[in-house]
Amino acid sequence: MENETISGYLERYHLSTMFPERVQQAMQLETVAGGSRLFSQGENSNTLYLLVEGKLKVSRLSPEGKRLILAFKSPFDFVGDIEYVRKCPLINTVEAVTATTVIRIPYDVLEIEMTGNTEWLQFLLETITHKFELKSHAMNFSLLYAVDVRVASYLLAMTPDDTTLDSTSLIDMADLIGTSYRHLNRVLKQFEEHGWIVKKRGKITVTDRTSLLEQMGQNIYE
Amino acid sequence: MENETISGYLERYHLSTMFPERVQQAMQLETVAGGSRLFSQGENSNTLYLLVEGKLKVSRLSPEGKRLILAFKSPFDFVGDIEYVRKCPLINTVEAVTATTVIRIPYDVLEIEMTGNTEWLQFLLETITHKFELKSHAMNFSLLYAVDVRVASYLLAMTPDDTTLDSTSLIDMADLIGTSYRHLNRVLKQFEEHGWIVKKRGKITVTDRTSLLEQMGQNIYE
DNA sequence: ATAATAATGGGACATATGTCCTTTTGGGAA
DNA sequence: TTCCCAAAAGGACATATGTCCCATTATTAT
Repeated sequence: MENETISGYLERYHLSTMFPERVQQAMQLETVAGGSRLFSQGENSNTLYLLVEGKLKVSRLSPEGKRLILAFKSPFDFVGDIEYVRKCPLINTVEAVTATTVIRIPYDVLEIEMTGNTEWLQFLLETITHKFELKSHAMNFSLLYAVDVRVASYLLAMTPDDTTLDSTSLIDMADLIGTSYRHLNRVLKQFEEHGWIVKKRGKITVTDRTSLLEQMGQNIYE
Repeated sequence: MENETISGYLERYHLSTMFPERVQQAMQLETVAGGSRLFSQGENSNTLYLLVEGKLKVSRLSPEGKRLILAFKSPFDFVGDIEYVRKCPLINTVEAVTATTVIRIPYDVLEIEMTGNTEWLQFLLETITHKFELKSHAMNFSLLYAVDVRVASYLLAMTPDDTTLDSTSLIDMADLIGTSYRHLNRVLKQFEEHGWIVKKRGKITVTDRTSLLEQMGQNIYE
């Protein structure tokens, strides 16, 4: 995965043809370590980010200081697109969970080179529409189902191949699901008593996907 | 308000220049009575709706049969835009709350005439981005604040000029806020005991906006 | 006016969830 | 090994919210 080039990534995601040479020239590859922050809510944004390696955590602090985790992002997701369209300050805080590589695309180049590009506008439209649907789904899910269902959904979504949850801290997990750490623990303990998972010092292993799935139904966190 | 023409409405919302003659020809004005349904979730969609008079209620039934009210729409809002972009079946059910007039714009005309129109794409992009932000805000608000805050917010949002809430049924209100009818009643009763509102047979009058606002802070329902 | 009926309001109770704080555990320092 | 500390788990209690069902009030038909 190391030392790939911008054009390599663009190629991989079938984006090379959409961005003209001059735009590609302006792109910058940036790699950051896990834990480092890309930007914070309230700052002004001048860059669109395309995540190409690693994992990002999007969060937001409420006026009262309570943290909500809004999403985890995986490669090929865009960040800063809403702000690009609305020309507004950054809404959320984004930090790298693992070592992460992004392609930075300055707004001003996009503005100059891409504003009249229907293919690009169409692409952006689809991207943002998709985000909207994800958000809708997440919201419906939160309003509709209690914490246990959401926890199960999260576990299933986060362990697509592997059965052991990678190092998401339980606190982050609680903040994503929208509950307290205490309550998350309670629910996880129940799951363990049912024999659906094994928990050991914060690492969770899903041992009975089928039961989890049957009990819980759908799934949100992409 | 009666007997306005399509071009009259387009004029009013500064949309006449964006839509070429041929597209405007294909538009249809439709007026429906309060309570009637425009379409239901799961159906196929072939029309974009521009709401120009009245009020629409957007709702969704969960697989378990629980109803969520997702939004109330007021003039100049679009409905069916997400489905247009994603070319997918209708996600939600939309019905008129009051007598309502919409402009129907068939997808196929848009497809043929507008796909390459950057102004239109830009416009759609902004519309949907705005929807995304509204949804985000609503979701954060739901996750962050308890029912009483949401109720206060709703009351404030729904009585911008008038102090008496128009005839939203309390059941709809509960479904929009995402709580049970019973609990909504409880909260409203508290508000009444505080002297912030007066409730009489389902009609609510806000008597102390300031206190409501102070107690509750922000606001979502547009 | 009176009775029947539907809409509204509320009591009682169970459960889900949050907050605060204590206990337990595992791992490293001495 | 033993002790100490931070991370993790859990106990106790308060509150928020949901469910079920009954009481109350308005509305309509007779």
